[in-house]
Amino acid sequence: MSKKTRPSSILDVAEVAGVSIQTVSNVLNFPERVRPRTRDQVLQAVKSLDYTPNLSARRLRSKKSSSISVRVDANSSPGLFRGFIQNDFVYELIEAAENRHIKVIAYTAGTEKQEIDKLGRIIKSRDTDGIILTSTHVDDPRLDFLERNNVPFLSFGKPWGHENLYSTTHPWVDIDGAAGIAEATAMLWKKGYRNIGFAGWETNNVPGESARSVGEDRYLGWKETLLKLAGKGGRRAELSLSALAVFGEQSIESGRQSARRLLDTVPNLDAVVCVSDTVALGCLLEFQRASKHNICVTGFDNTPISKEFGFTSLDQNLAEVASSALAILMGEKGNQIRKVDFAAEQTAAHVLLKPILVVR
Amino acid sequence: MSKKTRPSSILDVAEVAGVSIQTVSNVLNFPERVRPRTRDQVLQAVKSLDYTPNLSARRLRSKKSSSISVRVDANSSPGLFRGFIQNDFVYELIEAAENRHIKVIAYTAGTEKQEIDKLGRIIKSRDTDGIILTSTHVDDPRLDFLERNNVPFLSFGKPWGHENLYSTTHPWVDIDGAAGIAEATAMLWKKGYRNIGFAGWETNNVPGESARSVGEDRYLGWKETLLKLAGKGGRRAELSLSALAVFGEQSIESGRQSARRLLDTVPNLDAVVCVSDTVALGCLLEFQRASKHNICVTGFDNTPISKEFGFTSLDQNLAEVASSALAILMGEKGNQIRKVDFAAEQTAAHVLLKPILVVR
DNA sequence: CTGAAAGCGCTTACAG
DNA sequence: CTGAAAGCGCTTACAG
Repeated sequence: MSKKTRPSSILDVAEVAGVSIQTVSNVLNFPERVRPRTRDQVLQAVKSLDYTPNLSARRLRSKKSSSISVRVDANSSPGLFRGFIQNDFVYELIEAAENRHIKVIAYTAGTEKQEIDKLGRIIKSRDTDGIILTSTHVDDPRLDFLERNNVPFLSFGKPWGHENLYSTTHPWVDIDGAAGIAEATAMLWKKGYRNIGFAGWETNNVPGESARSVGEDRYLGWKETLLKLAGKGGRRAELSLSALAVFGEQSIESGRQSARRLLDTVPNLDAVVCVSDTVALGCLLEFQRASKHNICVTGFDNTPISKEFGFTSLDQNLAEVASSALAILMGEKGNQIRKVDFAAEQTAAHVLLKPILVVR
Repeated sequence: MSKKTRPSSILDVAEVAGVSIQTVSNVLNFPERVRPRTRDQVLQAVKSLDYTPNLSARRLRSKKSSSISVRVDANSSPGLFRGFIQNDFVYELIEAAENRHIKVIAYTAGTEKQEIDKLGRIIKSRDTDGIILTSTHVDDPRLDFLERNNVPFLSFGKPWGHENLYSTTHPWVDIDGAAGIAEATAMLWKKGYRNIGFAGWETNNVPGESARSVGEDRYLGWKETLLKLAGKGGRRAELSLSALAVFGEQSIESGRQSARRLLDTVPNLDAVVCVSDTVALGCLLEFQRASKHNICVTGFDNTPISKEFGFTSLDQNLAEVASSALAILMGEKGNQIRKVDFAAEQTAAHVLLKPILVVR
């Protein structure tokens, strides 16, 4: 009777299988160490008792939490459809983690300082083997903090502001926004559009330098592509391009304003590449209002909004981002999270994935 | 040197404070048991060593995981803005949990059967003290499963199909959709609107019975309110009302269709109460296209979409849903998750919260 | 290939 | 109010 209420332990399995608990442990963790016949006996006992190891005990003894931590933000954070993308990323991260028998612990933090405090506590309580950072930026103090604490981590987002993205000493995975926007732009060009505007986000763009933010990266994707397609480059081409690009915020209303400015200044506007689905929706609605139904609009993120309104967008392919992140943190075939050895794995630890152009 | 790499343990704290490890443990878990002077010594040692207890050890010994589990779905799941709401709920749940020193573990599951399998493993691995279920429905097998496994759980969502919501033997928290929609409808009436339509979701509504789904619940909120305001009820009033309600799916396009049907059949239509922001957006866009700018539209969920497009909506108040859920699972002031004792807490374990009408 | 012993870092139950 | 002992359920390190 009392036996029924207690979940079975490794001792019960050992007894039923007629082996020691150590052999049971080996069957579960290093099956190749155990003779097939013994292994089968143990596995049968595991099955008949419906045994699942107590994870706290395993963690305590092995000093591995088999968990990764990721921050979740409120929807009110900047970016109209941020909730979507974050939700998808968290979903894909859990899927990828579960495939590798890793748990995902979600935490919140209002400010960067709060996040660092919280990360410190999570690390010291031995409750995580690795951290996934998102929304990293130039001189992000979290990178330094985690580096100092010698904890494995990875950022979803390339290290903005670095000369050589591939020289950083922390691993990252990102979507190549410039390449995605370039592909969208080239697709429009190929379809015959010739006056392709860009509706982006206001950034602290320093002309000639490498991108320092997501918004700038995407803008450069459009600009470089048009320079290449429309002319030989040079000062004149740059000048005429600058009239085709407008910048604002991440909101539908700002997208509407950008659309109006483009309508005002570009006589034969026939397409607009947008930095996001939000901005794209603003443009689309404004063009509809102005009865300019022939102007083609593309977005970014492939949110349900782009599906519903039927405009082309770029899918971040977050499933692949998530599985790449874990492949870096755990090794291609590894089963535990460890610091990346940059001497040996420099290239593999920095992954730039191409977004998928979804034409509609 | 080797000391620097190892995080401090309860032994280190005991040594610095000049007490036993047991007293350190008491200071952290039952401070009132310890003499203030001793307590201060210990707390100072904790601070100077920057000590945080090893959670795996604590969990193993105390047989409490201090964690709750919640399922996260992909955005592609039905419901255009579902990702938003889920993301917000998860965010608020983490916030509420962290306030009570509880961790949130997120898991995924494709089907209900998979979810039950996964829950079984989570429970047996002693990795959760409680489960938060969402999207429960009539005869949900997960409820039975968790009941049988004797694990504390709570559903966000009332037990659809039960005669008496408050008689179920499992705790739940929900938003009172009917009351919210009723408030929106009454607000419109008070403002002078008299031909208030309803755009809802197709449901298996059985006339006269209590609501069996979210969509039906919301529909009834509109219907009851108009019956009360517009007349004495009775067969004639019901009939005239039925022409004012149209049903479809959870998509913008379906919302557009609903709007067209209402325009066709209701001559003086001046407002439409919608079952969701998604449907409301469809209606709004369709009315704009038809230049019926004077028809007032309301939504549900207060997503960023309703903010951006400036229509009235009902906020689910997920922060309160989350903190109520934990108050039920842990007791108003408790610090651990336990099964609710229904003999003692019947009322408190079933909480119906009113959504907040956000007028725009 | 298998097992007896040790121990991960805490909290519990109890004695004083 | 405080401490010495036991033990949570595993994995590790090692002996045979």
